[in-house]
Amino acid sequence: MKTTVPRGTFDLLPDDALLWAWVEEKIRSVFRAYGYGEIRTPIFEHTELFQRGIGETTDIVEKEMYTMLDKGGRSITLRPEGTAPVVRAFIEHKLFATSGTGACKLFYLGPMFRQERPQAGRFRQFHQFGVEILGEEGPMADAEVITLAVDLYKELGLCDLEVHLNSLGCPECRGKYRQALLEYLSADSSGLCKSCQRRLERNPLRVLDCKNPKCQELTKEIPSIQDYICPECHAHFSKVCRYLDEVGVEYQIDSRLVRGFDYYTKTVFEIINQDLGAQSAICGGGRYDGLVEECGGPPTSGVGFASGLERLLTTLEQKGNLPALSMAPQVYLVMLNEEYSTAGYGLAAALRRQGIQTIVSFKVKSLKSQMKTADKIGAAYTLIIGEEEWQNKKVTIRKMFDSTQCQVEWAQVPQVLGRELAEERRRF
RNA sequence: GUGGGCGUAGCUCAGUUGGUUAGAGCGCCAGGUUGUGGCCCUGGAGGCCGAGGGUUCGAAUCCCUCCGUUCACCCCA
Repeated sequence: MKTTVPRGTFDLLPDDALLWAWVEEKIRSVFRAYGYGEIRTPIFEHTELFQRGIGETTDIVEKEMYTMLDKGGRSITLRPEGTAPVVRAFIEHKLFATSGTGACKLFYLGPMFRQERPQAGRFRQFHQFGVEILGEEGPMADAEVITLAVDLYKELGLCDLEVHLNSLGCPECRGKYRQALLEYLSADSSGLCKSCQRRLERNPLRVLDCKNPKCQELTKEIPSIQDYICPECHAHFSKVCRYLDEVGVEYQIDSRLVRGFDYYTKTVFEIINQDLGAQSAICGGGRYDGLVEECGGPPTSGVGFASGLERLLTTLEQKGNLPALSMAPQVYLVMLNEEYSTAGYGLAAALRRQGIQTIVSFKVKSLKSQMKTADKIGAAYTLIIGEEEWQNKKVTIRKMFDSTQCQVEWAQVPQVLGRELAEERRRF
């Protein structure tokens, strides 16, 4: 039997799980402060949802989905991204009909699945959190999700991330630009790299953000999308910029920024950490005004972003912004004879019920050995019950930090410890 | 799916032109006189050298295949 995790997945061991829980809590509290409600959708959906939503010709749908037939012969797929499921729930529960409450603002956080070759910052089961605003077409919504992302990273101590911003225009101007791009590139496509040759047919916009230096050189003088978007899209975009200026969110307009999903319209953006390696985007998003309708709902505009939790945590670690969290208990209870283990177990339970983190030594070993364990796990206090204590109905309380200790009546232990720990909290 | 790097103790890694019983540091366990952790000292446990095949008198070392892992491409968080 294989005793390893499947490729591209990993176990979160207790120390790391503490950090994950910490960052998840931060994320949730910032989202709630902005008025977004959490939504938890299933981890799998009907396959058609993603085929329709993300686009049949995208790489995700073509080759990266975990798709299987269930026992009823239905095709289901492990969700590769979060937006389509949120849109599905929005339609299913008719959240557009909750009149008088304004736009629907939702956030999610959880695992996503894509069958790709793993590399730095890329996994087969990975975690994303993100927000969606459904039912608001104005540019303030675009600005809000970008500001929200930036504020969230700031809250976590990340200030030097780059925001890249662009507009793809509405389907009309996008189509015109696509045509212009095709004409420009088809004139002399021989110098482009192999993958760009392919892109030219499937998704010409993608040629713009090819990393190959030769392609970059060849497309240097390429027409900018900014010159092709209609006055309405242009006005929308400049309003987004003005909102961001107003709240001091710095950004760079990157007319080469194109995103992979078919559903994006108008505003698109990415937030980059340059030190992350090849997968530098920790956040990506934009507007998707046609998606709800495409999925069978009423015409509803939408805008949102998704951010990768693994990449965020890597960034936080790089910048030294992770807190020092530990599983160290407040109390470690040591007993020197099996005889008092029942009573000792009761004492530990009493401490725990009082909210004092307590670990009991399961085995009776030498005092020295048990003290070593107490030290190793970082207990603040060690309680010792030995022959002498047992005879006198007392317990020794040893403070590990300064090696001071005292003996206390059995019944007094919870209060004494409670007082000590409260005092310590006050001091630090 | 394609290409490169790497697989030796729980972890990080040495291991010479192929040559006896494969090492170190850290960690772990037990001791250093009666019931006290950290520092120090002593001892101990722990390895199908990723797997399989081949070359050779002899392979951790050379060759092949597979597996795993990692980085990159494609694409994305």
